[in-house]
Amino acid sequence: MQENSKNSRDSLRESAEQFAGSSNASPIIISGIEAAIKPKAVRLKPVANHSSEIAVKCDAAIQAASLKLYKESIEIGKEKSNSIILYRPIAQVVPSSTLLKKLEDHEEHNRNLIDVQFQTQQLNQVNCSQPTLNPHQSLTPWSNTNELQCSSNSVYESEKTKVKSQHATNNGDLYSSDGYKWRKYGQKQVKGSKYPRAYYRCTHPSCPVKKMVERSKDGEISEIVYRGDHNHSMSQQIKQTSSSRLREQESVFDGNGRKLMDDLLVNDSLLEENFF
DNA sequence: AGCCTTTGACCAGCG
DNA sequence: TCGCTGGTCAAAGGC
Repeated sequence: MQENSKNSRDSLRESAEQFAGSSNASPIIISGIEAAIKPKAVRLKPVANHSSEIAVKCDAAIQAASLKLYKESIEIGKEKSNSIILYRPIAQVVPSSTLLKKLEDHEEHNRNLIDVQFQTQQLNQVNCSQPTLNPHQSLTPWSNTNELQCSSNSVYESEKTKVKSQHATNNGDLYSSDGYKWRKYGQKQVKGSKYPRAYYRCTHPSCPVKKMVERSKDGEISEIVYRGDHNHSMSQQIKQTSSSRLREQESVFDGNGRKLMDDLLVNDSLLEENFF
């Protein structure tokens, strides 16, 4: 079990290093806060509203910055940082506002370089950071992160998932936002974490999925980590509950579970597309 | 009776 | 080898 987790981490790390190593992007250092993003999220497309040349230039800068940040995520734990980086190299989500600010700062710096290469008039017409503000474009990992956090507090990875939500309202108990039923099997105060971490496993027989939830004193979830994939549907799980609890669970499920699950499914596809 | 949470103990990995 | 740490187990008690 723990070995599986370790293997997952190792494989992710290998993939990340391979990806980073294959990149020809020159390192770009963003002053101040450093953040980390999964590499696949930096697959960027040219922006329709901009000239293709400008768009490519901007995307290349974003991609290079993303790669730089992701490489640094690999080094997490080896170096000290005063940023809000999550101290795990699996999936790291940084508040979109921070990232947007970073991007703007970076673009400000980059704009000076572009000035040398492009006509000043062109630069006055193009704001490189603008694409990240368009909610309909999945141009950057930051925009995706923003979407994910807005739509749901749960984000899946195939092997292991990490969610960082600063103001989650759904709890991690019996029927959480994902609609599955969980049983708590442990709790521990983890070093480096403000709040105790609770360990849950899916109550469905033979379902290997577990999740870890860190919750603040006021009950708000500060972090959720999913591990594994459900080998059953939610409906199957509902059917398996006892009749006495079924009524209670169905009421919860009918109330918010469906909506939240729909959001989750959207997030699943988003992550598969952008992170892996 | 069945299922849940709580919580201290235990185990394995790692430096 | 040893201590630290994260993850899990399992007994006890509650609903």
